[in-house]
Amino acid sequence: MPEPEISSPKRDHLMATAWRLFYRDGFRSVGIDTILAEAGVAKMTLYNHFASKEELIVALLEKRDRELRASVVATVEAAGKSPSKRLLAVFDWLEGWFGSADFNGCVFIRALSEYPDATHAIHRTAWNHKVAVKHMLAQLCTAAEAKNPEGLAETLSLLIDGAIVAAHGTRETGSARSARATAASLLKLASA
Amino acid sequence: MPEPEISSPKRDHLMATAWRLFYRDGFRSVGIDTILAEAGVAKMTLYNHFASKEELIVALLEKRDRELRASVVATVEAAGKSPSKRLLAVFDWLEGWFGSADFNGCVFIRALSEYPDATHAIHRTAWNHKVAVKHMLAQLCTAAEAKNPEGLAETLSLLIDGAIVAAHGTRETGSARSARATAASLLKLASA
DNA sequence: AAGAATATAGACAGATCTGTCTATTTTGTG
DNA sequence: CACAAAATAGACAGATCTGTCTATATTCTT
Repeated sequence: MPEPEISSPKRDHLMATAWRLFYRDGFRSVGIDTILAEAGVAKMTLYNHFASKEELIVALLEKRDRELRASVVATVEAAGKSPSKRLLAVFDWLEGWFGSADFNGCVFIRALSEYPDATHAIHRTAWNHKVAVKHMLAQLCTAAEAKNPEGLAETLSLLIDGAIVAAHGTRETGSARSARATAASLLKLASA
Repeated sequence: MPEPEISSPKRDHLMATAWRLFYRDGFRSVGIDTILAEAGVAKMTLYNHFASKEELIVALLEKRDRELRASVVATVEAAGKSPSKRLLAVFDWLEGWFGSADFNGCVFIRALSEYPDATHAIHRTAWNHKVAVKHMLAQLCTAAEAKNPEGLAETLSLLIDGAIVAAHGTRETGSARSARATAASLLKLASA
């Protein structure tokens, strides 16, 4: 399903511009015309690549999902072999993200919020990402030999999403450190 | 500041209708005209009570903030005298909320998401609620004689917001129980 | 019952929205 | 060079958006 769609320069540029505006201002707030003007692309070019605004958004979420998880994986790999360090590296990644200049919350949480209906394609796509992240955490928890890896992964997911919401509200990175400290305690508890 | 505004039947009815539609479909998704039609109220009545759609939304968030916190307080009071039971009662309240028929995520997280700009009045109002809840948690943590009540309250806030996001994604109440179990562990740890 | 405050319907402005269509031009390929 | 594919500008439809205005009707208070 995450078949990387056929790529073209125009399509990529369009997606990059759309991403930037949507992430800054919100999906419903940004109109197609604004994206086209900003990207310097004709309307029919967009509608030749995407059937609708909704499909464009879904494509953007799927792309962001792939890139975000790849970025986390890279940080985990760079953290060395210690399973607990690898697990906690996820929270360091979070802290770096929160501190980045254009951080503006989690686009998936925001998509869940803007399209609150559970049956909506955008809502479902956004939630798929959260499930995928939780799966990744479960693997790290298993590697760290936690007693109940699935349960710990669930809890870590809660901490992460809570930290993201807090960072969006405060524009500070502190929530990542709080979450990390709690994660460390829980990991210790689950290994004992 | 949360001076309960002058109440009138029309105003209350308008707010009730607006709340229902906004909460179901989203702030940007629901137009003024839709609310007016549903409420059976004239447009000028709305604009006599509220300067703009934005002011209406802010008023709704402030009202919801008062009511939500009062509801949590009532649950805490009903939980008896044991400080730890009182603290954990917050998570029982959450579980009940997640299981309610019209649960559709947290309107404050959704407001943060729909108005991602930190300087926006709606964004700020929504975040104020999260700060107030955290303050409430800190009091409960202090009463429970936790070592670092502010720190524990921060962590519990993360768990709660994470659990809300998860409940919005899954439509299940399980995240409340996960959060509660983790909270119980952390409280024990912080009392030892 | 008289007067003041409130609510009404509905037109209106002016902007914006997504998506379609056409006719032309540019681009890339054999 | 010639042909096909892709992108262009821009008009267009039809709906929707917030907010204003007016002129009439209802409700509340005294």
